[in-house]
Amino acid sequence: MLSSFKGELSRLLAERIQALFGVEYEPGVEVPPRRELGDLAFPAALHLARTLKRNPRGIAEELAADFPSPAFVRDLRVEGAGYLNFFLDRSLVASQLLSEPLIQPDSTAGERIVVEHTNINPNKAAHVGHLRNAILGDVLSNVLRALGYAVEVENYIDDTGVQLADVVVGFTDLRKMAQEQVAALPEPFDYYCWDLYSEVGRWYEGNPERPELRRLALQALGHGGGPRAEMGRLVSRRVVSRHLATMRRLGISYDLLTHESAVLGLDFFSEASEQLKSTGAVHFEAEGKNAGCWIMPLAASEEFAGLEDPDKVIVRSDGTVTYVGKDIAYQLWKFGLLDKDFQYRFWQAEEVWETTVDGEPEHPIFGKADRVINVIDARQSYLQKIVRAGLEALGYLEQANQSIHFAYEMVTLSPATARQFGFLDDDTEEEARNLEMSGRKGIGVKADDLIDQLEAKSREEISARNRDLSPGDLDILAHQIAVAALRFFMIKATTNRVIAFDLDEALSFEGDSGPYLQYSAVRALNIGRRLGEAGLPTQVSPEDVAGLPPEVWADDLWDLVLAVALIPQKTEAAGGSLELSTLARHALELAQKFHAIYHRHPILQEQDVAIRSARLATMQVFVRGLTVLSDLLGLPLPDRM
RNA sequence: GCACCCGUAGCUCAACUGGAUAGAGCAACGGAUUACGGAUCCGUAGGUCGGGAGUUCGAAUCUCUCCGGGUGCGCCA
Repeated sequence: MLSSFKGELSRLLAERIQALFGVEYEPGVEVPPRRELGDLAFPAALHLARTLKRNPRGIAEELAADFPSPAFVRDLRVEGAGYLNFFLDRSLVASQLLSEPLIQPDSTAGERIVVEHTNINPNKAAHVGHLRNAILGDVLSNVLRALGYAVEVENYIDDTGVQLADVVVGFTDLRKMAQEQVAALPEPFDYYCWDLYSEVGRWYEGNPERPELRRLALQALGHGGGPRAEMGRLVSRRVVSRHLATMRRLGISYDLLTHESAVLGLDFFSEASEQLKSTGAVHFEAEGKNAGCWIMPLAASEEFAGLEDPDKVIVRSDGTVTYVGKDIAYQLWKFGLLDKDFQYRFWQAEEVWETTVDGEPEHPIFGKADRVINVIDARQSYLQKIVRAGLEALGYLEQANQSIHFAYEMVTLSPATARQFGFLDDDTEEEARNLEMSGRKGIGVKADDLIDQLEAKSREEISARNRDLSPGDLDILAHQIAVAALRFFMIKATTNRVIAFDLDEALSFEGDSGPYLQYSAVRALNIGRRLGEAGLPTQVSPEDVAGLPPEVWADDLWDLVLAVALIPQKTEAAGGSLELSTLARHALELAQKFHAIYHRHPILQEQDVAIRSARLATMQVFVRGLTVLSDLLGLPLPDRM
């Protein structure tokens, strides 16, 4: 594959730089914007210009002169401001792409990584904001696994928090329903809770005694006893079950559900607390506004410079632990730094392990990670920093360093979509700003509603094109297309940009969309089928490809081959930078190139065998590349559409 | 007040982390021989990269400073 070519050239270049200039330099590689310029570009001379105080072009020319080019290099030129550009043997590269696996896991990568994502409060239906989290987390896990890491996916369930408490109040105090009645409510249960949750919010307003009910419920959830706690368990159970079903529709699953009730029930914090107190990371505050609390000072860390209040409360004056305190304890567990462990039980119906206080003796090993990646939206950056600072204060510098907050910006609703759903008045158009979603206010587009709409839309499109499809096949295809549309929509956005969710945009199946990618794959399959029907070979062997004369590789064919060759590099970069959108864009680029070639270079009626072989080989390379990327992105590839 | 994110074509966004002529998709306009499926392709038009200054061979990208928008900074989670 290309990375071996690339590695070879980098090595040769580094040696040459060392020999000529006596400088240690690790060359980076780029792909020139146009193929006439070359296939691989080394900007080494540009970078060396400063240290050597010399004209970059002059340096490049010196490097190029008598360069010991290996056999797979056809030509070497100095271009632009001082790029060292290599032209490769096209047949050789294409042949290798067909004979070797595209991404080979790094054998040194066997590191354990915990990826936490989804983390939806178990008190209401999932909305599109949650989908961004889950899809990013899922793609990240795929990428890391492909790179050779041992990945454990965790989904944290806050089953002792205020959000759940409010819905418990809604059932027991507002609706005055018994447990059996709640258990008997028909699906979709999470939709019912969605409405109830915002109703409770309104019910509290102006009635000082009602929020007191929340305190009662919260207390019950924390201690795990009494009818309110029972109700909490029931609601949480049913809602989580729905969330898992929603995510399953998108191909997303988990290795472990971690329950906050287990963190509390097993008293993880007391263990963490010992560590925090004995190392002096937290101390007791005798006076001032935090009198009676255990606090963690943040002033020492320059990350928190300029903070109004440089102290963070970890234990409240009533002895209860704050959210941050729990999170630090949980983070310690993930790294295996806590002497305690969870108990585990396998949830048969959902086929997933979960944490409990009293579990099964036999279970897989969880936690004990070398690296922890928390997929949490950017609004929680401050808290994630504090958790990290906590590990630092405890002296776990390595683990603090490996505590990674995968931050992404939130999803809001576009004015048009907000209006469509009745969250904005039609006449307030001068205030046409994006609307933040809010579970509390019931503002948001539910995940299942969106998937349903996507499926309906694709079903309509498919049935108009394929009259002969059975209802069963129609369902499968409609689902595959809907999943691709949704997942691609979420991944193509760069993480640090707010997505203003617009329904019409999400339902668009043209241009840069998941279905566009799928369509390119379907076309490639069709060519193979038609070749078979015409009695022509449907495949070219890597050996035959290696022997093709150079002139059969038109620039646009070669351009696509080269783009496929870059997939390993792109995947590594995405895993390292946590910018997954680059993979979506690269997949799109492949599909665009393929579609263009499809029109310009017909295969079926091409008489020249060598040219037909090159085109066919390009198609095979494309299918390989697109399949790899689709697997990473979780986009199903249908066989027709 | 302090911190983080965003500002690029009419709209939604890219630009390989300082590189080559700033690119895509929508929308608009014009085209693609009864051609491997038109969810496609080709073309036209569309830009003071928010403003200004600085750093250097070279800036959409780095620094400073304004302007505009978003978010965060609890003994909530």
